[in-house]
Amino acid sequence: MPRGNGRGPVWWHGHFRGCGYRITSGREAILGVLTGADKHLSAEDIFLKVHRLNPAIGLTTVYRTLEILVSLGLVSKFDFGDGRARYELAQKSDFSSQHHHHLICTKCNRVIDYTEFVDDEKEFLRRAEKGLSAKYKFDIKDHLIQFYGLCDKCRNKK
Amino acid sequence: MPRGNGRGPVWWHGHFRGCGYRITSGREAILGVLTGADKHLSAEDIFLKVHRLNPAIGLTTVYRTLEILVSLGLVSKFDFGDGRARYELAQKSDFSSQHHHHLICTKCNRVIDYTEFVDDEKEFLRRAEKGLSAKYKFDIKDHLIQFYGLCDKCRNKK
DNA sequence: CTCCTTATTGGTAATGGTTTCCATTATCAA
DNA sequence: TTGATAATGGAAACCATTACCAATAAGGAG
Ligand SMILES: [Mn+2]
Ligand SMILES: [Mn+2]
Ligand SMILES: [Zn+2]
Ligand SMILES: [Zn+2]
Repeated sequence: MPRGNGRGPVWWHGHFRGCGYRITSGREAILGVLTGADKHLSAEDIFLKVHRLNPAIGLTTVYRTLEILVSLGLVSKFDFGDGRARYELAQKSDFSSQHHHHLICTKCNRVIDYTEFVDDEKEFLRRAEKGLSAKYKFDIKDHLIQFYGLCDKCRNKK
Repeated sequence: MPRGNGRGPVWWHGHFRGCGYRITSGREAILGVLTGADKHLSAEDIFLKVHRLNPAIGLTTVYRTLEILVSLGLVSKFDFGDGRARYELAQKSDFSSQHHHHLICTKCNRVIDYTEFVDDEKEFLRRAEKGLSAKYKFDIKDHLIQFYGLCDKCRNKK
């Protein structure tokens, strides 16, 4: 399976064309930024990074591309409560990342990824999804789990 | 313990005064609407309902009061992804409601409360919170669990 | 009850992230 | 190479939420 890890052909081109989307330099750049990013970028973050590589790309295109990427399941969109959406490459498109959730500091807005307890979580989710699907005839596609509290820095301040 | 279930003295007055907040007719009305509401009201929903009882109360006051109520833990604020915040009386202030989470239909935005699997959840959360607190020195205060998918009506439409 | 401090108020303007609009450009199948 | 049309960027619009401010009202002191 093609990875597109910087060199090599690009893993998402097929995925994109298969849905009737065209490959453009803007989309290349935006996906490149997301691939190279380590953490939770806002649309503006992405725009600024992309702008350094190609100043011709506009903020509108960033929003539009992100919308497509999210709809394809290649990118995940989060709300951490600071008024702007955050994006990160989804597990599906990032073979180096694992399924994870977030710890959110309600004081400084720091976000910590964690991958622990995936087994506990899997078991819990399996049971919950099965039961809820049956009881509410609800077809569960995805889930969101977040913990809120104080990070180590903030808990030690008055 | 005073309930304030329509008649009787009002359960939240002490809670309010204790924090230096004054009791006003606007705040009474807003809490009344929240108490009487069955589901997930937006600020504007609340404003419209309050406006019917007392047209003098402004939208700004609704927002300000909700902010206080959320900070006191009497009201919970949610983001269901439709661009506006939703509010509901918290378990803490609503003795008839149980701890629950939400199923969100990504097609029609319907939101379903569920209280099932609280035991499974409690066990999962207990373990996760304990482990995460230890590993990340993160003091967990709250959690958010939501499931996304298609409700029974939407799953049966092409 | 009356006074006085000051928290609270409502209306309006401002904010800011996200969308919409539309004329122009670029992609890519034929 | 060419043509249909998807994609683009910049500006304007959108819209939930906040900031601002002069006017009001809650409630403790006397
Ligand atoms: Mn993450
Ligand atoms: Mn609910
Ligand atoms: Zn913090
Ligand atoms: Zn639905």
